[in-house]
Amino acid sequence: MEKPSPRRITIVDVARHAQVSTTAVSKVLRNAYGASPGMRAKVRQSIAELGYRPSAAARGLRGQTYTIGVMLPDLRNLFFADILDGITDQLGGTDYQVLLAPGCNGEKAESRVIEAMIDRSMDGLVLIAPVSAKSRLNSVAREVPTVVVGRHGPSATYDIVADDDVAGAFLVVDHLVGLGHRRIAHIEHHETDPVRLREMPNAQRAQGYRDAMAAHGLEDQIDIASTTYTQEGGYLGAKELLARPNRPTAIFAGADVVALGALEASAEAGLSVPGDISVAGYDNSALAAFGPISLTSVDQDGREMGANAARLLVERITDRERRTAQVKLSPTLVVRRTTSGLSSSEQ
Amino acid sequence: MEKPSPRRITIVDVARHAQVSTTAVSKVLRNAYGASPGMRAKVRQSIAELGYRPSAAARGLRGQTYTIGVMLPDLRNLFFADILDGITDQLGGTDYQVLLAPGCNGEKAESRVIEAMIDRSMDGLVLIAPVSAKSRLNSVAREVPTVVVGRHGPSATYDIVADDDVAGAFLVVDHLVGLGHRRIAHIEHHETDPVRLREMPNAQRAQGYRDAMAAHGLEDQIDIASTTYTQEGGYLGAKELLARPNRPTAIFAGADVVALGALEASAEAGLSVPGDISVAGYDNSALAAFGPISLTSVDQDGREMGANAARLLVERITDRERRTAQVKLSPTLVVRRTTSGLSSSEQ
DNA sequence: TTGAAAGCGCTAACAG
DNA sequence: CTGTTAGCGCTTTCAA
Repeated sequence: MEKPSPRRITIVDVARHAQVSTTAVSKVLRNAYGASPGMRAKVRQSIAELGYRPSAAARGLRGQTYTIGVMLPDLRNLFFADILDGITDQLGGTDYQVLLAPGCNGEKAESRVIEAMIDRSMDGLVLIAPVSAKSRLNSVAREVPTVVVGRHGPSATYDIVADDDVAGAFLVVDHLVGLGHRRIAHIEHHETDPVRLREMPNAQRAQGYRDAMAAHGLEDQIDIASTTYTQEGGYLGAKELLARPNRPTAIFAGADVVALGALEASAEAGLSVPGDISVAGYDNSALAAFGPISLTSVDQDGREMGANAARLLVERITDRERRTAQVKLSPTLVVRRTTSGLSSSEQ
Repeated sequence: MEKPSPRRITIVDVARHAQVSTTAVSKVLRNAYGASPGMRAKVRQSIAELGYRPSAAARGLRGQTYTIGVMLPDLRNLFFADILDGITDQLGGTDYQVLLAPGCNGEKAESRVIEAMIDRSMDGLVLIAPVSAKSRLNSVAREVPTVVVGRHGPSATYDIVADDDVAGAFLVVDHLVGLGHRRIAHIEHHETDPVRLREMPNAQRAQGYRDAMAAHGLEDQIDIASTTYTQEGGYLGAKELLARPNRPTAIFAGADVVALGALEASAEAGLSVPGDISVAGYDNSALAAFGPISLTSVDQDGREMGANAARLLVERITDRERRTAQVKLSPTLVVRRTTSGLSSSEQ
């Protein structure tokens, strides 16, 4: 049985061991200016020998904590895992450690979580699809470097990385029209707040859907079920759409989980996919790619979004005065087996 | 445009505003003994008026950070989301904040992440299905209160919450035997390390499978494909099993993702599920419940596991001398549409 | 280039 | 019950 280490190694231990000042050790730790190569080597040697690791809590009191906080609204949405991979990849070589704040549904929980991250002196924040009021986001960003992912802007205080959701919606509608569909319906996440209506991805997708339909001269075919971005929302939305007198031949769901619900509702209604009805999703999550489901979906390249977010965040931590950037990524369409042309009886 | 707050409110500001000492404020903050009701009220009032929030970094230097770190190996495994829900639920009323350390595959990444959490002075750690050497886990637990979830023990330094994987395997085998199956195969996650062979859930499930088969007098039917707990592992494992001369009529996959791979392989082989072959998984993840898949699976009640882990952790933070506990939860079987009796041609 | 010394915001002894 | 004081481990002036 090993003896429990009675006390952690501190910078003082290292300084004594290397026979230098704690200042010197601190400089080496931060790769700061003002330490000779010889001293650097000595200090590094001692650090390795003693197995010293700096205390982030103590560092945070004066300088940085080398911690990046990521808030994500829903652990069950696999798309967010891609974003996270992008972030951790990008931060791989650096001293930054990523910590996640889990499951914050609603503005209140979101605020609590953001505060918790600020209280823990995190050096920077990545907020994924936040729902908070814009003024709130701005005041957060004024306090700590922040990048917002998946919510459109612009903002003068935080950087933004988002998918071009309007373009994504066009991809789907174009694809379906190309297959001969005209009665193309959409399931959206219900939204009333005017700012969110402009900034949230779900609203942009719905707008893109409307614009795309209009661009094809199909404004009279526009048909929207307004529910939520959940599997149940998709189920209920599709049920509603399928019950209408002029039943759609294709459904564009605003998210993959929504599409799954729509698939369930279709099966329940005795409709075969894609023979009787085509279904497309958004996010190209692992679920969409899964063989037996094989859902046509819009790919957002979450990895790339995450990598961009991390890059921007580190830049802003380095230079808080830099002007904010808005990165908009182009989505692509991944056609799989849930969309096809109309069977003759439907035409 | 609001003015950016030039400096954060500190305990000193609160003390001055309430006309008391910082000690008093600190006591109120921690609900510590030695403050009159009148003083408590005054301080609370000032805290609210000034919008004061304590700095976790500073607190950590002397006392607690009120932060619980959760390490989970794979964000894409939805079962872990349930565990997390259980943890956050249990910690809901307390001052503790949960932070996650993401995606650590392999012993090295795991060590790095654990160190990062310790360096950030977290008050306690929940390690979910860690793969590190036992000595490593013990030395971590000696440094900071730790609960290990999903890996069997026992240990004298950390608490354990685990599912009774042997019982779970029995549930599956009993169910399949009850349906008339005899040639029941298993897909396991390959494991060689002797300690892990005893402690990891995957190994326990494989052992449970063997024991259950023997209990039914079917030891000569034992048939195991040794791959990994991934969808691809399931696909390859099932392919291997289905290619054998004496093809199984049922496959017990060690995890839901593995079962999905097995479903793909079965479809590819032209076998209908459950007509030609039954498939059962483990974890009862959201995927299993999803209508079109509807996988028979063992339910571990991740929420309950998480809640137990959080409870034990807080207990241990409060009393580090308490003897360690091992909580073993009984799984249940959720029968869905991927398992059924043999068709007459197979009997 | 180097190091002494003064905090960062909080908690915990200890005195009153 | 209340306040004074000495740090926690690190960074950062500022002199040498």
